[in-house]
Amino acid sequence: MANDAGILHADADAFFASVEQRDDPGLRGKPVAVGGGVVTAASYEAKARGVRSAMGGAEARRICPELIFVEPRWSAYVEASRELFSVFEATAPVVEGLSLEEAFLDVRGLEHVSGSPLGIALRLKRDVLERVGLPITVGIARTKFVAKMASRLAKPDGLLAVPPGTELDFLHPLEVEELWGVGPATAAKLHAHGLDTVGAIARRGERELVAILGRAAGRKLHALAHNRDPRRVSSVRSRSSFGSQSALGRRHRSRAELEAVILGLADRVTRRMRAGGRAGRTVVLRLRFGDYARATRSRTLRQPTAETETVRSVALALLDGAMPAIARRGVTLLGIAVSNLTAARVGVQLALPLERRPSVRLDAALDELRERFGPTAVTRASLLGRDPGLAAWLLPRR
DNA sequence: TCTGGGGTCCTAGGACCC
DNA sequence: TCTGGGGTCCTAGGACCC
Repeated sequence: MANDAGILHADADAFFASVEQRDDPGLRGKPVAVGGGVVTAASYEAKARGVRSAMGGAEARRICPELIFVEPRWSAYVEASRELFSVFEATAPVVEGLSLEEAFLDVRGLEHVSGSPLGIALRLKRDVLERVGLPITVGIARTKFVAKMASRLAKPDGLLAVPPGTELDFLHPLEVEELWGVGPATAAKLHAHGLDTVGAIARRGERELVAILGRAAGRKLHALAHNRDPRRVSSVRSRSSFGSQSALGRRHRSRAELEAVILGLADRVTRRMRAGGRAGRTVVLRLRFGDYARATRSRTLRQPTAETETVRSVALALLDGAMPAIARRGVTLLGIAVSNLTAARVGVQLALPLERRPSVRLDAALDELRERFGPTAVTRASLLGRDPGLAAWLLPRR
Protein backbone atom coordinates (compact mmCIF):
# COMPACT_ATOMS: atom_id res chain seq x y z
CA MET A 1 0.00 0.00 0.00
CA ALA A 2 1.28 3.41 -0.93
CA ASN A 3 0.27 4.80 2.44
CA ASP A 4 2.56 2.57 4.44
CA ALA A 5 5.38 4.18 6.37
CA GLY A 6 7.73 1.68 4.79
CA ILE A 7 10.90 3.56 3.93
CA LEU A 8 13.80 3.13 6.32
CA HIS A 9 16.83 5.38 6.46
CA ALA A 10 19.63 3.52 8.21
CA ASP A 11 22.79 5.37 9.14
CA ALA A 12 25.83 4.18 11.07
CA ASP A 13 26.68 6.65 13.83
CA ALA A 14 30.03 8.49 13.57
CA PHE A 15 31.04 5.71 11.21
CA PHE A 16 34.84 5.99 10.94
CA ALA A 17 35.26 6.82 14.63
CA SER A 18 32.93 3.96 15.63
CA VAL A 19 34.99 1.49 13.59
CA GLU A 20 38.10 2.69 15.45
CA GLN A 21 36.37 2.32 18.82
CA ARG A 22 35.10 -1.12 17.83
CA ASP A 23 38.61 -2.31 16.91
CA ASP A 24 40.46 -0.67 19.82
CA PRO A 25 38.70 -1.05 23.18
CA GLY A 26 41.06 1.57 24.60
CA LEU A 27 39.24 4.17 22.52
CA ARG A 28 35.75 3.34 23.75
CA GLY A 29 34.03 6.04 25.77
CA LYS A 30 36.71 8.53 24.80
CA PRO A 31 36.75 11.54 22.46
CA VAL A 32 38.25 10.24 19.23
CA ALA A 33 38.98 12.05 15.99
CA VAL A 34 39.91 10.27 12.78
CA GLY A 35 42.31 12.34 10.70
CA GLY A 36 45.27 14.56 11.26
CA GLY A 37 45.45 18.03 9.75
CA VAL A 38 41.68 18.00 9.55
CA VAL A 39 39.06 16.08 11.51
CA THR A 40 37.57 13.57 9.08
CA ALA A 41 35.21 12.06 11.64
CA ALA A 42 34.59 12.56 15.35
CA SER A 43 33.20 10.16 17.96
CA TYR A 44 30.13 11.23 19.90
CA GLU A 45 32.29 11.89 22.95
CA ALA A 46 34.30 14.32 20.82
CA LYS A 47 31.18 15.86 19.26
CA ALA A 48 29.83 16.50 22.76
CA ARG A 49 32.88 18.69 23.37
CA GLY A 50 32.33 20.67 20.19
CA VAL A 51 34.61 18.81 17.77
CA ARG A 52 33.16 18.76 14.27
CA SER A 53 34.22 17.07 11.08
CA ALA A 54 36.18 19.31 8.68
CA MET A 55 37.51 21.24 11.68
CA GLY A 56 41.22 21.97 11.72
CA GLY A 57 43.29 19.67 13.91
CA ALA A 58 44.78 22.52 15.97
CA GLU A 59 41.37 23.97 16.72
CA ALA A 60 39.99 20.55 17.66
CA ARG A 61 42.87 19.98 20.14
CA ARG A 62 42.34 23.43 21.60
CA ILE A 63 38.68 22.94 22.45
CA CYS A 64 39.20 19.30 23.49
CA PRO A 65 42.76 18.75 24.82
CA GLU A 66 42.12 15.08 25.68
CA LEU A 67 41.09 14.36 22.06
CA ILE A 68 42.72 11.21 20.68
CA PHE A 69 43.71 11.41 17.01
CA VAL A 70 43.90 8.21 15.00
CA GLU A 71 45.11 7.75 11.43
CA PRO A 72 42.35 6.81 8.98
CA ARG A 73 42.26 3.12 8.04
CA TRP A 74 40.35 3.21 4.77
CA SER A 75 40.43 -0.52 4.15
CA ALA A 76 38.80 -1.12 7.55
CA TYR A 77 35.99 1.32 6.71
CA VAL A 78 35.40 -0.22 3.30
CA GLU A 79 35.24 -3.68 4.87
CA ALA A 80 32.86 -2.50 7.61
CA SER A 81 30.70 -0.88 4.93
CA ARG A 82 30.57 -4.14 2.99
CA GLU A 83 29.39 -5.98 6.11
CA LEU A 84 26.87 -3.25 6.87
CA PHE A 85 25.37 -3.43 3.39
CA SER A 86 25.21 -7.21 3.49
CA VAL A 87 22.92 -6.87 6.52
CA PHE A 88 20.89 -4.21 4.69
CA GLU A 89 20.54 -6.47 1.64
CA ALA A 90 19.42 -9.34 3.81
CA THR A 91 16.75 -7.11 5.36
CA ALA A 92 15.11 -5.43 2.37
CA PRO A 93 14.63 -6.25 -1.31
CA VAL A 94 15.51 -2.71 -2.40
CA VAL A 95 18.52 -0.95 -0.86
CA GLU A 96 19.79 2.41 -2.08
CA GLY A 97 23.21 3.29 -0.73
CA LEU A 98 23.98 6.99 -0.21
CA SER A 99 27.51 6.63 1.11
CA LEU A 100 29.72 4.07 2.84
CA GLU A 101 27.58 4.25 5.96
CA GLU A 102 23.97 5.04 5.06
CA ALA A 103 21.18 3.69 2.90
CA PHE A 104 17.48 3.81 2.22
CA LEU A 105 15.65 0.49 2.56
CA ASP A 106 12.22 -0.06 1.04
CA VAL A 107 10.37 -2.51 3.29
CA ARG A 108 6.86 -1.89 2.03
CA GLY A 109 4.79 -4.97 1.50
CA LEU A 110 6.90 -7.16 3.76
CA GLU A 111 4.37 -7.40 6.62
CA HIS A 112 3.58 -11.07 6.02
CA VAL A 113 7.22 -11.99 5.53
CA SER A 114 9.20 -9.84 7.95
CA GLY A 115 6.67 -8.00 10.08
CA SER A 116 6.00 -4.32 10.53
CA PRO A 117 8.53 -1.63 9.51
CA LEU A 118 9.10 -0.92 13.22
CA GLY A 119 9.83 -4.59 13.89
CA ILE A 120 12.13 -4.76 10.88
CA ALA A 121 13.98 -1.64 12.04
CA LEU A 122 14.49 -3.01 15.55
CA ARG A 123 15.82 -6.25 14.12
CA LEU A 124 18.08 -4.35 11.72
CA LYS A 125 19.66 -2.41 14.58
CA ARG A 126 20.20 -5.61 16.51
CA ASP A 127 21.62 -7.50 13.51
CA VAL A 128 24.06 -4.73 12.61
CA LEU A 129 25.28 -4.51 16.19
CA GLU A 130 25.74 -8.29 16.40
CA ARG A 131 27.25 -8.89 12.99
CA VAL A 132 29.17 -5.67 12.32
CA GLY A 133 29.67 -4.38 15.85
CA LEU A 134 28.42 -0.87 15.12
CA PRO A 135 25.48 1.19 16.40
CA ILE A 136 23.11 2.58 13.78
CA THR A 137 20.16 4.93 13.80
CA VAL A 138 17.02 4.22 11.78
CA GLY A 139 14.32 6.61 10.64
CA ILE A 140 10.99 5.29 9.35
CA ALA A 141 8.51 7.22 7.23
CA ARG A 142 6.45 7.25 4.05
CA THR A 143 9.05 9.28 2.15
CA LYS A 144 12.80 9.35 1.81
CA PHE A 145 13.07 12.91 3.04
CA VAL A 146 11.11 12.36 6.25
CA ALA A 147 12.89 9.06 6.93
CA LYS A 148 16.23 10.84 6.55
CA MET A 149 15.13 13.67 8.84
CA ALA A 150 13.86 11.17 11.40
CA SER A 151 17.19 9.35 11.60
CA ARG A 152 19.07 12.65 11.70
CA LEU A 153 17.07 13.76 14.74
CA ALA A 154 17.23 10.37 16.46
CA LYS A 155 21.04 10.00 16.43
CA PRO A 156 22.94 8.36 17.98
CA ASP A 157 21.81 4.75 18.39
CA GLY A 158 18.22 5.82 17.84
CA LEU A 159 15.00 4.81 16.18
CA LEU A 160 12.25 7.18 15.16
CA ALA A 161 9.11 6.44 13.18
CA VAL A 162 6.96 9.22 11.76
CA PRO A 163 3.48 7.70 11.37
CA PRO A 164 1.53 8.44 8.17
CA GLY A 165 -0.52 11.58 8.57
CA THR A 166 1.75 13.14 11.18
CA GLU A 167 4.51 14.30 8.82
CA LEU A 168 3.56 17.97 8.85
CA ASP A 169 3.47 18.00 12.66
CA PHE A 170 6.97 16.53 12.55
CA LEU A 171 8.38 18.82 9.87
CA HIS A 172 6.88 22.24 10.51
CA PRO A 173 8.57 23.03 13.86
CA LEU A 174 12.03 22.23 12.41
CA GLU A 175 14.41 25.10 11.77
CA VAL A 176 15.47 25.53 8.18
CA GLU A 177 19.14 24.75 8.81
CA GLU A 178 18.21 21.33 10.15
CA LEU A 179 16.94 20.25 6.75
CA TRP A 180 18.76 17.80 4.51
CA GLY A 181 19.81 19.88 1.51
CA VAL A 182 19.74 23.27 3.20
CA GLY A 183 23.20 24.61 3.92
CA PRO A 184 24.53 27.96 5.12
CA ALA A 185 23.88 29.84 1.85
CA THR A 186 20.27 28.69 1.48
CA ALA A 187 19.55 29.19 5.18
CA ALA A 188 20.85 32.76 4.97
CA LYS A 189 18.58 33.53 2.00
CA LEU A 190 15.58 32.07 3.82
CA HIS A 191 16.29 34.02 7.03
CA ALA A 192 16.67 37.21 5.01
CA HIS A 193 13.04 36.74 3.97
CA GLY A 194 11.83 35.96 7.47
CA LEU A 195 11.66 32.22 6.91
CA ASP A 196 13.06 30.45 9.98
CA THR A 197 11.07 27.21 10.16
CA VAL A 198 9.65 24.65 7.77
CA GLY A 199 6.17 25.79 8.76
CA ALA A 200 7.01 29.32 7.66
CA ILE A 201 8.18 27.95 4.30
CA ALA A 202 4.96 26.01 3.89
CA ARG A 203 2.93 29.20 4.31
CA ARG A 204 4.63 30.85 1.32
CA GLY A 205 3.76 30.20 -2.29
CA GLU A 206 5.97 28.23 -4.63
CA ARG A 207 6.53 31.27 -6.86
CA GLU A 208 7.85 33.21 -3.92
CA LEU A 209 10.27 30.46 -2.95
CA VAL A 210 11.45 30.16 -6.55
CA ALA A 211 12.11 33.91 -6.55
CA ILE A 212 14.22 33.54 -3.40
CA LEU A 213 16.11 30.31 -4.13
CA GLY A 214 15.93 29.73 -7.88
CA ARG A 215 13.78 27.34 -9.82
CA ALA A 216 14.91 23.90 -8.70
CA ALA A 217 15.70 24.67 -5.07
CA GLY A 218 12.52 26.73 -4.63
CA ARG A 219 10.26 24.05 -6.06
CA LYS A 220 11.95 21.30 -4.11
CA LEU A 221 11.79 23.06 -0.76
CA HIS A 222 8.18 24.07 -1.33
CA ALA A 223 7.26 20.46 -2.05
CA LEU A 224 9.17 19.07 0.92
CA ALA A 225 7.57 21.59 3.31
CA HIS A 226 4.21 20.17 2.22
CA ASN A 227 5.50 16.60 2.62
CA ARG A 228 5.55 15.97 -1.10
CA ASP A 229 8.49 13.72 -1.98
CA PRO A 230 7.74 11.22 -4.74
CA ARG A 231 11.29 9.83 -4.99
CA ARG A 232 11.34 6.05 -4.89
CA VAL A 233 14.03 3.95 -3.29
CA SER A 234 16.21 2.76 -6.16
CA SER A 235 19.15 0.40 -6.09
CA VAL A 236 20.31 1.04 -9.64
CA ARG A 237 21.83 4.49 -9.50
CA SER A 238 25.22 4.51 -11.16
CA ARG A 239 27.90 7.05 -10.47
CA SER A 240 28.45 10.02 -12.76
CA SER A 241 32.09 10.90 -12.12
CA PHE A 242 35.42 9.68 -10.80
CA GLY A 243 37.69 12.10 -9.03
CA SER A 244 40.86 12.39 -7.03
CA GLN A 245 42.43 15.38 -5.36
CA SER A 246 45.39 16.26 -3.24
CA ALA A 247 45.91 19.12 -0.81
CA LEU A 248 49.31 20.69 -1.32
CA GLY A 249 49.79 22.84 1.76
CA ARG A 250 50.79 26.45 1.58
CA ARG A 251 54.36 26.33 0.37
CA HIS A 252 55.35 27.22 -3.15
CA ARG A 253 55.24 24.43 -5.72
CA SER A 254 57.35 24.37 -8.83
CA ARG A 255 55.86 23.57 -12.18
CA ALA A 256 57.65 20.20 -12.08
CA GLU A 257 56.07 19.38 -8.72
CA LEU A 258 52.61 20.26 -10.04
CA GLU A 259 53.17 18.04 -13.06
CA ALA A 260 54.16 15.18 -10.79
CA VAL A 261 50.98 15.69 -8.76
CA ILE A 262 48.92 15.66 -11.97
CA LEU A 263 50.47 12.38 -13.05
CA GLY A 264 49.68 10.79 -9.69
CA LEU A 265 46.08 12.01 -9.80
CA ALA A 266 45.56 10.88 -13.41
CA ASP A 267 46.93 7.48 -12.51
CA ARG A 268 44.65 7.09 -9.46
CA VAL A 269 41.51 8.22 -11.28
CA THR A 270 41.98 6.18 -14.45
CA ARG A 271 43.00 3.09 -12.50
CA ARG A 272 39.68 3.23 -10.65
CA MET A 273 37.80 3.90 -13.88
CA ARG A 274 39.34 0.90 -15.58
CA ALA A 275 38.58 -1.26 -12.54
CA GLY A 276 34.98 -0.08 -12.74
CA GLY A 277 34.78 -0.59 -16.49
CA ARG A 278 33.97 3.04 -17.23
CA ALA A 279 35.40 5.72 -19.48
CA GLY A 280 34.63 9.43 -19.59
CA ARG A 281 34.73 12.35 -22.00
CA THR A 282 35.06 15.37 -19.72
CA VAL A 283 38.26 16.01 -17.79
CA VAL A 284 38.00 18.57 -14.99
CA LEU A 285 40.99 20.16 -13.32
CA ARG A 286 40.14 21.35 -9.83
CA LEU A 287 42.16 24.14 -8.28
CA ARG A 288 42.27 25.79 -4.92
CA PHE A 289 44.33 28.94 -4.75
CA GLY A 290 46.46 30.35 -1.95
CA ASP A 291 43.44 32.21 -0.57
CA TYR A 292 41.42 28.97 -0.63
CA ALA A 293 39.12 30.18 -3.38
CA ARG A 294 38.23 27.37 -5.74
CA ALA A 295 38.10 27.12 -9.51
CA THR A 296 37.68 24.48 -12.19
CA ARG A 297 38.88 24.16 -15.76
CA SER A 298 37.45 21.49 -18.01
CA ARG A 299 37.65 20.06 -21.49
CA THR A 300 35.36 17.62 -23.21
CA LEU A 301 36.89 15.08 -25.55
CA ARG A 302 35.27 13.62 -28.60
CA GLN A 303 35.68 10.09 -27.38
CA PRO A 304 35.57 8.64 -23.87
CA THR A 305 38.83 7.58 -22.33
CA ALA A 306 40.11 5.77 -19.27
CA GLU A 307 43.77 6.04 -20.26
CA THR A 308 46.22 7.55 -17.82
CA GLU A 309 48.21 9.26 -20.53
CA THR A 310 45.21 10.89 -22.21
CA VAL A 311 43.78 12.22 -18.95
CA ARG A 312 47.22 13.37 -17.86
CA SER A 313 47.90 15.32 -21.05
CA VAL A 314 44.48 16.99 -21.01
CA ALA A 315 44.95 17.93 -17.35
CA LEU A 316 48.39 19.35 -18.16
CA ALA A 317 46.92 21.48 -20.94
CA LEU A 318 44.29 22.76 -18.50
CA LEU A 319 47.05 23.43 -15.97
CA ASP A 320 48.87 25.47 -18.61
CA GLY A 321 45.84 27.68 -18.97
CA ALA A 322 45.67 28.14 -15.23
CA MET A 323 49.37 28.89 -14.72
CA PRO A 324 49.04 32.69 -14.79
CA ALA A 325 46.46 32.57 -12.00
CA ILE A 326 48.55 30.05 -10.07
CA ALA A 327 51.65 32.23 -10.41
CA ARG A 328 49.70 35.17 -9.02
CA ARG A 329 47.72 33.51 -6.29
CA GLY A 330 49.54 30.30 -5.40
CA VAL A 331 47.89 26.90 -5.36
CA THR A 332 46.90 24.76 -2.34
CA LEU A 333 45.01 21.93 -4.00
CA LEU A 334 44.92 20.10 -7.31
CA GLY A 335 42.30 17.62 -8.37
CA ILE A 336 41.19 15.74 -11.45
CA ALA A 337 37.66 14.54 -12.10
CA VAL A 338 36.38 12.65 -15.13
CA SER A 339 32.67 12.82 -15.93
CA ASN A 340 30.35 12.24 -18.86
CA LEU A 341 30.85 8.54 -18.26
CA THR A 342 30.02 5.63 -20.50
CA ALA A 343 30.73 1.94 -20.29
CA ALA A 344 34.38 1.52 -21.07
CA ARG A 345 34.38 -1.51 -23.28
CA VAL A 346 33.72 -0.78 -26.90
CA GLY A 347 31.90 -3.71 -28.39
CA VAL A 348 32.04 -2.70 -32.03
CA GLN A 349 32.86 0.58 -33.60
CA LEU A 350 31.35 1.40 -36.97
CA ALA A 351 32.22 4.22 -39.31
CA LEU A 352 29.65 5.26 -41.87
CA PRO A 353 30.96 7.32 -44.77
CA LEU A 354 29.04 10.55 -44.58
CA GLU A 355 30.36 12.11 -47.74
CA ARG A 356 28.30 9.68 -49.75
CA ARG A 357 25.23 10.27 -47.62
CA PRO A 358 25.45 13.87 -46.56
CA SER A 359 21.86 13.92 -45.40
CA VAL A 360 22.39 11.29 -42.74
CA ARG A 361 21.95 12.76 -39.29
CA LEU A 362 23.15 11.16 -36.10
CA ASP A 363 19.74 10.13 -34.86
CA ALA A 364 18.76 8.69 -38.20
CA ALA A 365 21.97 6.68 -38.26
CA LEU A 366 21.32 5.50 -34.73
CA ASP A 367 17.84 4.35 -35.71
CA GLU A 368 19.26 2.46 -38.66
CA LEU A 369 21.89 0.75 -36.52
CA ARG A 370 19.33 -0.17 -33.90
CA GLU A 371 17.21 -1.80 -36.52
CA ARG A 372 20.17 -3.88 -37.57
CA PHE A 373 21.56 -4.77 -34.14
CA GLY A 374 18.63 -4.47 -31.74
CA PRO A 375 17.11 -1.58 -29.85
CA THR A 376 19.59 -1.51 -26.97
CA ALA A 377 22.80 -2.45 -28.76
CA VAL A 378 23.87 0.98 -29.94
CA THR A 379 24.26 3.46 -27.14
CA ARG A 380 25.85 6.41 -28.86
CA ALA A 381 27.08 7.89 -32.09
CA SER A 382 29.18 10.91 -32.83
CA LEU A 383 31.04 12.66 -35.59
CA LEU A 384 34.70 11.86 -35.87
CA GLY A 385 36.45 15.19 -35.94
CA ARG A 386 37.16 16.51 -39.40
CA ASP A 387 36.89 13.02 -40.67
CA PRO A 388 33.68 12.93 -42.67
CA GLY A 389 32.82 9.62 -41.11
CA LEU A 390 30.22 8.94 -38.49
CA ALA A 391 31.17 6.66 -35.64
CA ALA A 392 28.80 4.59 -33.62
CA TRP A 393 29.62 2.36 -30.70
CA LEU A 394 27.80 -0.79 -29.80
CA LEU A 395 28.16 -1.04 -26.08
CA PRO A 396 27.11 -3.72 -23.64
CA ARG A 397 24.08 -2.81 -21.59
CA ARG A 398 24.79 -1.52 -18.09
C1' DT B 1 41.73 27.73 13.79
C1' DC B 2 43.81 28.21 8.65
C1' DT B 3 40.84 24.42 6.15
C1' DG B 4 40.74 16.41 3.64
C1' DG B 5 38.84 13.62 0.03
C1' DG B 6 35.01 11.76 -2.44
C1' DG B 7 30.82 12.78 -4.48
C1' DT B 8 25.83 15.01 -6.47
C1' DC B 9 22.84 18.44 -8.63
C1' DC B 10 21.74 23.09 -10.46
C1' DT B 11 22.49 27.55 -13.03
C1' DA B 12 23.85 30.57 -16.59
C1' DG B 13 25.92 32.16 -20.72
C1' DG B 14 27.72 31.22 -25.28
C1' DA B 15 28.10 28.37 -29.45
C1' DC B 16 25.71 26.05 -32.70
C1' DC B 17 21.84 23.97 -35.13
C1' DC B 18 17.12 23.71 -36.98
C1' DT C 1 16.89 40.57 -45.43
C1' DC C 2 15.27 40.58 -40.93
C1' DT C 3 13.56 38.26 -37.05
C1' DG C 4 12.24 34.62 -33.74
C1' DG C 5 12.03 30.51 -30.87
C1' DG C 6 13.57 26.04 -29.28
C1' DG C 7 16.92 22.63 -28.32
C1' DT C 8 21.58 20.60 -27.12
C1' DC C 9 26.27 20.79 -25.74
C1' DC C 10 30.11 22.86 -23.37
C1' DT C 11 32.33 25.53 -19.68
C1' DA C 12 32.61 27.53 -15.16
C1' DG C 13 30.92 28.23 -10.86
C1' DG C 14 27.93 27.52 -6.66
C1' DA C 15 25.76 24.83 -3.11
C1' DC C 16 25.39 20.81 -0.58
C1' DC C 17 26.32 16.07 1.38
C1' DC C 18 29.13 12.36 3.93
